[in-house]
Amino acid sequence: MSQATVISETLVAWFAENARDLPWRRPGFSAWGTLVSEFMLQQTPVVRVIPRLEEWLSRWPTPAALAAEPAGEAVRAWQSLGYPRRALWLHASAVAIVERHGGVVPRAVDDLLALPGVGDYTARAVAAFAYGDRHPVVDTNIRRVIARAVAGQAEPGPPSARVDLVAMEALLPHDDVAARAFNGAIMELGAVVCTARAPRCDACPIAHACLWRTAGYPGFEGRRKAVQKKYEGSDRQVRGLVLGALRAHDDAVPAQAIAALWPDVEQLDRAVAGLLKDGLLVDTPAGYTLP
DNA sequence: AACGCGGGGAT
DNA sequence: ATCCCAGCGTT
Repeated sequence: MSQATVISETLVAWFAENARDLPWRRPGFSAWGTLVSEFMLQQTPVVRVIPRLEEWLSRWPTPAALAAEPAGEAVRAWQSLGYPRRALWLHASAVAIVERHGGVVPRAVDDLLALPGVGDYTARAVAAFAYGDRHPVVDTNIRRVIARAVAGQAEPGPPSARVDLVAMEALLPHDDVAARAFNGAIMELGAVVCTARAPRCDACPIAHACLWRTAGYPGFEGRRKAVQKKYEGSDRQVRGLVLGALRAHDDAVPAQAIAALWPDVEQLDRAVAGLLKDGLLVDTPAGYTLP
């Protein structure tokens, strides 16, 4: 058997026994639910997403239900999941789904990619997980597992849709059902076992096939990612402060109240201007409101 | 290719 | 204090 076959067959069998019980894996979970969950999971950890997802789907069980409300309600319901532009994009996607797809989440990757906030990962995740179609899905977990098990390196190289999709395609079983399971299985391995910080290689079902292990777990050679800027005192924090004030009030917040949120006037102005440009904030005579 | 964009939990 | 998280759009 090829290494690819060993990996796919072993992980699918492992996943059948070890998959976490997550909302989007419940039988009968809707394609809309999958789309919402994938939006929320873009850079936000699973444990923080679950409660917001349940609330969201109970309030807006269909794209049409969300599309019928102002975008600001989506931003409000997003609470502190982070990157609130995603709430705006999800609302805009709901509108587009109603207008262009009769209220049904599209199945074709190209149609999904045309939705705002849907990129290479989310489009294929929805097509694969919601509709069971055979597509290579590549997220940060999968990139890491492939880097280690297949490339024998501690960390993946810089993201490249072209390179990453080809690498995943080479592992993906040809059968639709097996391919869907494998997408979930390898992602789960990266999330639970082959983690970024302290991989649990002793508990890894494919340790015997892992080239990183064979190579003696060499350290990372490539270019390090740029160090992330500090959040405290950042423009991001100020944006979050302003948006939090808007979320806490049903009606308009006067500019004066916004001004009291942050001492650095220049930085606050920059934050407000950015929020206005992003459409997360609207300037009205009574003050600022959500869209 | 690199950057901006949130916020919280783990180490 | 730093890293990481089921990424995306813009430059």
